[in-house]
Amino acid sequence: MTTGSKQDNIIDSYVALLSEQGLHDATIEATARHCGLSKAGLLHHFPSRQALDAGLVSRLRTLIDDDVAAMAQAPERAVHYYLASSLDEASPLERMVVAATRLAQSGNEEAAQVLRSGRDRWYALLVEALGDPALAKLALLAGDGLSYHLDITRGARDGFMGEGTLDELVALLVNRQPAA
Amino acid sequence: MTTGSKQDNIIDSYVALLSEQGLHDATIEATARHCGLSKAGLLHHFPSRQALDAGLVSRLRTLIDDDVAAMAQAPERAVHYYLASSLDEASPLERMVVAATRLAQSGNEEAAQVLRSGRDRWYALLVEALGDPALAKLALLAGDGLSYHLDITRGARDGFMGEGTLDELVALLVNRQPAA
DNA sequence: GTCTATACGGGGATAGAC
DNA sequence: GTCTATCCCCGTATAGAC
Repeated sequence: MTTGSKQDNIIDSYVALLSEQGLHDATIEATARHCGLSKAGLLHHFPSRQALDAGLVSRLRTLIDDDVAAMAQAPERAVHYYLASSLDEASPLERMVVAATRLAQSGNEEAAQVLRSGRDRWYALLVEALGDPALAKLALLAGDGLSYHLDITRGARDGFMGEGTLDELVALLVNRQPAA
Repeated sequence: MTTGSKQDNIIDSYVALLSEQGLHDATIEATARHCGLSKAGLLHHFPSRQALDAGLVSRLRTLIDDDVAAMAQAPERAVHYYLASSLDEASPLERMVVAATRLAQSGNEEAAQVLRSGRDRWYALLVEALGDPALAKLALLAGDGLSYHLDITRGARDGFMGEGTLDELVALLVNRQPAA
């Protein structure tokens, strides 16, 4: 858990750069400028890039915990909730997941481990909601596919995902639900 | 289209590093070493990093064209083909797609454009095979989700995807198929 | 707590020998 | 066509003033 608000701002900026421009451009200086600091100013709060990454992973853990708790409170809408979250590029969790995925892809094992652990918990909730492991897997994978899709369409409105698509997908998944 | 075999080897090495270790570690020097060259030796064939990226995108185009053609030849197995391809980490196309996704995520618009174009063509084939746009979307997204899943589990055998999972997913998708 | 200035290392790219 | 040597830029990190 982060202690202060300044640290939080820095992580927010880091997540923004990481998710929007990738690891290469998410430098310490760029992150510092993004939240109105100098390089050294940022390094006072996070004394190294490793520390910054660790701070991000720590926040990721918190956001996932909160999201799993929220999703568990409305089991009947779990599928809709999961897919809608994956589609919401503006949500702090979704941005964070994208950012953490970038770190994981570059060899950060903690980030990868936390992402896997989150996936396991979301999956468990989907199994409960749908009553079928295979169908739950399909729902989970579709959600991850949505994230990927947003990733490669960034900015380029290309009409692949229309307005009603989310509901269509939910309907396909939920209508196959066996009696609970 | 690439002309020689040396260029191909270099692209292969670049794809390998990019997909396995991310953009950060896929440096020109690392790529050169990976295929037994020095930095300058590589730069003789691809005079800049931009040129290397462009070469990769060009190969991506070729691989997608070939794959779309192959998939179109067995429409009745299109779903199985697409999901199995997404799951095959060793396939040249899958490795290339992962590599190109890394470039796209870091702002390479050509890579993103080619990936989107491929997605559109695979989607069209899935619509044909399944007879339903929404179901085809679900199949496509599930395939992309599989890629993502492999991405964050790299090396860490974690049992989420078992042996029979692929067939389960195919069955779920194909059994919902309306009369063609 | 934040700044300027600086040291250090590494990646991209060029020059020139072989 | 491939190498060694070199240059420059930039990202990380530290020192020290305010």
